[in-house]
Amino acid sequence: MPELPEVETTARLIRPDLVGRVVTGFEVEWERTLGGVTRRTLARLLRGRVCTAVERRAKYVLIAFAEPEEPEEVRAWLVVHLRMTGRLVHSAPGEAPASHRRFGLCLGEGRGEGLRDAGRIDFLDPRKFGRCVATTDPYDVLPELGPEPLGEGFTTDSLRAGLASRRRQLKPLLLDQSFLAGLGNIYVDEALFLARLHPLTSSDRVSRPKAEALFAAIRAVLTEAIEREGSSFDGFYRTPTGQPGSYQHQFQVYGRHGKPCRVCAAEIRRIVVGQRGTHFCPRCQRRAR
DNA sequence: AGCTACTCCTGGTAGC
DNA sequence: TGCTACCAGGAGTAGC
Repeated sequence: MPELPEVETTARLIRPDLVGRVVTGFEVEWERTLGGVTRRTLARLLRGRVCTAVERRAKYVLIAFAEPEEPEEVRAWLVVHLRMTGRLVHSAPGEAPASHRRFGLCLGEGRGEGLRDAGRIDFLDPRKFGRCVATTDPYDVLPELGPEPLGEGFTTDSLRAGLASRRRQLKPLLLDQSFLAGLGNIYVDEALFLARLHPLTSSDRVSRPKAEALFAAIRAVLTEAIEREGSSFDGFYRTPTGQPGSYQHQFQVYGRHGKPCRVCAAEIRRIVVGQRGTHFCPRCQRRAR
């Protein structure tokens, strides 16, 4: 599932196909992908404008658009959330859309008479949970988001304070995007294993050394996963170039229930916490009493 | 405040 | 082979 590393990889790899290109049109196969924005509004916000940046915030891809004459002033954004099965891919001019295309952004390069077809950015999404929302202000669209786990605003101390100020199970807390933005089911399980913390541990019972271990584990897991361009294991996530990521080969617990722990050989267990499959090693990750 | 359930969706798979 | 039933899962929302 696209989490921070997959979204970061997506943003990085589509950036060269978008920045400097002008929006020439749209193709919409699934209206709800637009998140309530009408085609008319979509056209008013994006058509004729040039993409100036492709960024990531939490699990969102933020695509900035400006007037060609004043590219320094961002006038509109396309806020993309891949949810479970969404992908952004670049298609060459005239290329037929891949299956499950829900939305296509038609692009051009150059100005006036010199405008040439630059293909499309296609949003593919078999399960239709993803959204591409056009807006003048991303803060109208984005929910309350916690700090970026790889940013400067996230520190050992801030994590420790955040854990101590709540009494929530670690698994749902770390999945809560308003607490920390970017982790999903896979990387939470992996980070908790690395920090040797049981997913049901109450956040206010995490010791100082354990909080430090968790901080380091979150950063290590995400950094390594970005380097490996994310995790591909179920046929859904691929990078914009169609390549699978390779972090799935590093999984210690996710999807490994019934198999031996790579550290202690105990059998990895799977439980359900807050409707989420949760994987852990019962020996390495003891629940704090 | 924090929990649980429900909703949105469809490809894949288990069971018959 | 072909059918049905069920499941995964990010996140918004509702109810307790």
